[in-house]
Amino acid sequence: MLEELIEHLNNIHPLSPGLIKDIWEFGQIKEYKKDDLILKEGGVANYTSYVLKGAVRSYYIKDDEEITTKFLQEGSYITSTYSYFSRKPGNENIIALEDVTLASYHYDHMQEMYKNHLEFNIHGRKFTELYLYSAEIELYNLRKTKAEDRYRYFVKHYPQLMQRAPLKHIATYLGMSLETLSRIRAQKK
Amino acid sequence: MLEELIEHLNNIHPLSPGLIKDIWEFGQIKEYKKDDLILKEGGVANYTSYVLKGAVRSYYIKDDEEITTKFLQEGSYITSTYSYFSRKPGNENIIALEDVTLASYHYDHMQEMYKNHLEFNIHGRKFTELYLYSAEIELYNLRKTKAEDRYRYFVKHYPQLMQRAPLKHIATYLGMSLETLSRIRAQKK
DNA sequence: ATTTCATTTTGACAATTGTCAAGTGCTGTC
DNA sequence: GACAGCACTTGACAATTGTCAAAATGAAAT
Repeated sequence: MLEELIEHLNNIHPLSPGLIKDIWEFGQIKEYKKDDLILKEGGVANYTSYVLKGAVRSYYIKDDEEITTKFLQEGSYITSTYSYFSRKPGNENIIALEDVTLASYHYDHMQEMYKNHLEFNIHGRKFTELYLYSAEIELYNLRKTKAEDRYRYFVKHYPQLMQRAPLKHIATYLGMSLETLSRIRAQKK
Repeated sequence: MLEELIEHLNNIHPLSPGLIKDIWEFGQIKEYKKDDLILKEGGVANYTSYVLKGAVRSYYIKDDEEITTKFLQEGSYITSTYSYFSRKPGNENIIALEDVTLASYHYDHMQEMYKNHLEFNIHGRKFTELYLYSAEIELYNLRKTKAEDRYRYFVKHYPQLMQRAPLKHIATYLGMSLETLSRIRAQKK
């Protein structure tokens, strides 16, 4: 099951045998059904997970409405970034968009691996760098003031998600109302 | 000059003598006057810099208008995140908001330090983690649809910047027009 | 002090988007 | 098949924000 994750990490930087052993040892395979809650707001997030199969969505609640902050698919790492790294309670929820299989690692085990295998910090650094500049690209796009521009970008870059996620979640992700999104779609045909 | 940076890194994780030596060796102190361009769009960003004194602003050009993406002050690391990490040309410019003193490190020297001092990857990882979750907080705020909410957050968390940066740049940073920002300010009194 | 230039404010109006409400269409269940 | 429930669309109107133009304020230079 974990071969894929190991392969992925190995592409970033070669893994030593001891580190591979720990990755096997500490990894927990978890399965969730569509709409299962993977992470609930209010506490400190203790796990990061690599998505082996399926897709997830993270969101927070504002005025009784779910505001979607992220969609993540196979090959991504998921957690409540703020809570996990800052070790403070967060307000993000993560839910399964479809049936999902994860490889999960506890924060303490991650720290142990960072400590016992210094090289693992190279992996940690590199994929954090990748997520950092991806977040900046997201910021870049959210700053586009026109709803239609944000929608175009989304369709172009995440066409699969138009199929996998319901419109209402895409709308809050793009910072617009469901109706606006529906109208933009209508006029594009 | 670099004592402050070394102190800062040392607080993240203790530095070995060899690493301290490299930080001294590779660091270039650069000074810029207000409005000097520190990084120009179009090429690959080769430097990350630690801000020793002053404040900077990064922006890109869209339809002949400068859209501000970041304000950074003393104690921050600056670069065109996307370009620097992806090694591709970026469209971000960085300009001095006031007279600025930087400690700059070339990408190649950074890689050398990451390679020769594995522990340095701990620093790299940790401050990238910090910038990552800060970016997520920014995303969280930009998704607030009301201009006034975004303004309130800005005033509350970066009150100094209200003094240091002209309104027009704060407006594009917050994804609204200069006039809207001016009116929100007016009605708050 | 006066000029010049950039910054900020204000006004009038138009464009964009949100809100509320009703309607259509689809899917799954009994 | 009939029904319930959800996703999506559409319409009418209101609220928010943008745009353009002009005025007011402030700061730097001669």
